[in-house]
Amino acid sequence: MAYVTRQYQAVLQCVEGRDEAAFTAAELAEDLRQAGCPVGLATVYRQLDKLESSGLVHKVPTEEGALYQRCPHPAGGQDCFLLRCEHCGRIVHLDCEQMEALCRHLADAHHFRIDPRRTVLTGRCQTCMNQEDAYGTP
Amino acid sequence: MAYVTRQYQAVLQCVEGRDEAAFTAAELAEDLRQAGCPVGLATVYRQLDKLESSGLVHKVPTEEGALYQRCPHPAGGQDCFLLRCEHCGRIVHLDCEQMEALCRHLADAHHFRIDPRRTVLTGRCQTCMNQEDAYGTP
DNA sequence: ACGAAAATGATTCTCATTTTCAATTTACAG
DNA sequence: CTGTAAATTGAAAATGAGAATCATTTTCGT
Repeated sequence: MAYVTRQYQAVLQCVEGRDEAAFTAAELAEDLRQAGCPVGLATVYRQLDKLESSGLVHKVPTEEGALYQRCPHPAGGQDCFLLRCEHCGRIVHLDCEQMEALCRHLADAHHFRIDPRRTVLTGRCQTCMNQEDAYGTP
Repeated sequence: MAYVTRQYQAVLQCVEGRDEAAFTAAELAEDLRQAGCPVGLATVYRQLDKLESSGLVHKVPTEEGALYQRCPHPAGGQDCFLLRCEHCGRIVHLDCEQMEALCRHLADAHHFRIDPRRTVLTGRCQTCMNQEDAYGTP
């Protein structure tokens, strides 16, 4: 049975109080410390794992470690896809009928069921594309 | 200027001699050792990076470290998407007009250009879906 | 051959994440 | 209120993939 601990409440509140931006476990731990509710890093990782399981946050693995981000959908538990700009690191939610149609097609024609929780569409956002046009593609 | 080294040739040959299955850098190093062409692990990483840059192999980051896989397209350098079964680990190439249509849609309507080289669609293959039906979803 | 540039590889380092485990906290029954 | 069993915590240690170092070796145009 799950216990409701001070640390659980602190992490939940801190995540919900955030704007829609990605953060690392270490950053969240630092925020909690500054808010006067210090939570051990190991526990932060554990709580974030739980919040991910319940669909309240997304976990986005990157080369430099995992990023977490509050799921903007009301109740959580939604299956939504993420777009991640590999240049500026921004992560946005994708609500797109055509994406869902593709999933149905992959299931029907390719016998493959995509798991939105594990899939991150990575590329470039418009801002970064424009920057590259200006500076010459790096 | 790039030099053609014994190690480069060994890695290239070993990768090309493989069937279409994913492998780790350490596995490739072990294969090379057993084949009598030992190559240092650091060099295996470096060579695989080069082969990825040239489009000859795909690099698939996973929780337990990166997997590499020969790109089945003739000349390499193709932009293709990968489907990865998170249950059995199998990685297959996706050739799908609808996927390409989605990319165009994301570029046009969502101002986001997907990079196939960085995107792995993760989910379940049919074999594993059937297994789960039989055993009860784990 | 000669020498500059490139590559190698054993080793060391980094650093995010996990594990360990004793101490603490929670939930609940009596 | 206790007692207590199970869940949780966190500091410290372990892990492990991959990157960095750097002295040595190899490549290749001249």
